[in-house]
Amino acid sequence: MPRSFLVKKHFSASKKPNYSELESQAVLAAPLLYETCPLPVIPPPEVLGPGAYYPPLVWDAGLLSSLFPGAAGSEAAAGAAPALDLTALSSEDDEGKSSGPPSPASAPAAAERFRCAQCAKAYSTFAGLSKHKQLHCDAQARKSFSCKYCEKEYVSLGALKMHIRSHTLPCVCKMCGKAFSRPWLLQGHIRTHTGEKPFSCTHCNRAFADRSNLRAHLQTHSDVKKYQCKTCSRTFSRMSLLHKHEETGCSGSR
DNA sequence: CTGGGGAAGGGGCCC
DNA sequence: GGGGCCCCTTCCCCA
Repeated sequence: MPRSFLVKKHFSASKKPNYSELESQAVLAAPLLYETCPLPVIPPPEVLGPGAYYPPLVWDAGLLSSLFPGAAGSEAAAGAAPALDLTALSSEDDEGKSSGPPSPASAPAAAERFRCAQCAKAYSTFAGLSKHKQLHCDAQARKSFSCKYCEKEYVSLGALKMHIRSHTLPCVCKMCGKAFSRPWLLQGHIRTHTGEKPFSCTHCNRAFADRSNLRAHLQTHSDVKKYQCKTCSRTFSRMSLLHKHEETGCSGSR
């Protein structure tokens, strides 16, 4: 993935990278500018994929604990559940938690007692709902948290939120309008405006705005280059240079 | 063409 | 769980 995939705008025409076409135009749907870098934005439901707002409906620990604080562990919930006495569960909120374990003790409107929270389809028996979920909705839900902007899927909502930021780019430079996914990326960018270079080389006193760039620079002082071609044994200070060397066709001699 | 600097993105770790 | 930070990596540009 081109790194520029996450960057919305290039205001410097002279240095506009020749990036490949974006895979998705969805980025354009992101808000253009924020006055400041706000706190992490939790995207609206239309931004997050269905999985984000409808996490797996299997009887996992998270769902269980949210519904039944006393019950721990998805194993118990999955079916065996010896510790989970379903008959003891309250039925007061059966409508809202219809995907939860059944409450056999209660007897509300029979035909719609068991409703799938994914597709809202109702079943008169828990077995019917279970079968439905197993065949249809659980299969989708297990995909976990998917991004609506791209194909990516994540196992946790936190990871997805982090990823979504690379689409929404909430951190915007006030000076040039360039947008970034994370505050520290913006910080680094701002240094390009201010000229601040807090990282200096102990060998030559040359200063850098980015620590990684200093690290790369330090390689130039090193007699032993870190990256070596397996074919010709030629060494390079950077992996990218080695890659370039290999891609252009190592002659095998040096 | 090569090497180096600049800029930026993502994952992972720690608090 | 979220934010900050570090590290690694990649890409572009220029001398």
